Amino acid sequence: MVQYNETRLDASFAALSDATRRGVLEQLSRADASITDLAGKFHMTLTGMKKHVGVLERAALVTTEKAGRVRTCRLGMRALEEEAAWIERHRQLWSARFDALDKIVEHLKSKEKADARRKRR
Amino acid sequence: MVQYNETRLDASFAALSDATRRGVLEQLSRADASITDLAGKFHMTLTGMKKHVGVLERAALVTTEKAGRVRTCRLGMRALEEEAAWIERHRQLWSARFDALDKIVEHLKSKEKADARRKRR
DNA sequence: GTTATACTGAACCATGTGGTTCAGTATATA
DNA sequence: TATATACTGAACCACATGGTTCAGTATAAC
Repeated sequence: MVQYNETRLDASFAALSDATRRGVLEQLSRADASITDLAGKFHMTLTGMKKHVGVLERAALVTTEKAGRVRTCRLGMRALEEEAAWIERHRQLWSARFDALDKIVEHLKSKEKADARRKRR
Repeated sequence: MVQYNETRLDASFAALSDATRRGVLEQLSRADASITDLAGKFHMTLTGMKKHVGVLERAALVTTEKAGRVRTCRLGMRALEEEAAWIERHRQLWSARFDALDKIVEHLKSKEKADARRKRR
């Protein structure tokens, strides 16, 4: 049985629910960046960007390290795996359900046809 | 180029960031349910559950229909597809990045060995 | 027609979010 | 040593969230 860390899922889906943060992840997938870099790219104050990075960090999607006065942000290892697993599992439940529905519809249709045939006789 | 509906992603990741709501989706993947059913199963007032269902509905993860006095909730069609696509794409960017890193490390390692060999001579 | 059921909406509460400004501290650079 | 850079933290703002209670309305059951 698959077991999820519910609080981590909470944190990471919440982190992904903001377009700026998704942009930051995209950016970091190209290259590491400082807070200043990111703040510039997303037209935001340093403080504002620091908060976003904090959210991503708490969700373990990003790690940071400070060297001298600059804090470098990079993607977290193993990121998005649990999230992808959750979504994939539920996509499967989803489609199983819709397949079942299809079968019922199919069944009703064929019964309908049979009834029509019976009536014609 | 893949194009995402950013505001829908916002809404659906936010909807997924709550364990109760993820539970509701799981429940609905087994069978349709009324607000009362769900409220009972998650030990919550009707009003509270109504709000959660509202969030899921606004994210188009769930649809509802009222017949008489009971509102039946069911999974939305096409749900989670865009979300899965976003996550998968970024998992790929992620691993591409880590692969690149691996190559660099590999390169450094082989250079180290070469240096060591040169020194020994 | 009365009563029970199922939902709905408004209002409230504490806490979190996305952003800001302002006033720092720490580290480079000239 | 003086100055510029890079970040940090506190405090504030308006608004959203996750929950409640209370007072309704609409529909079903007796």
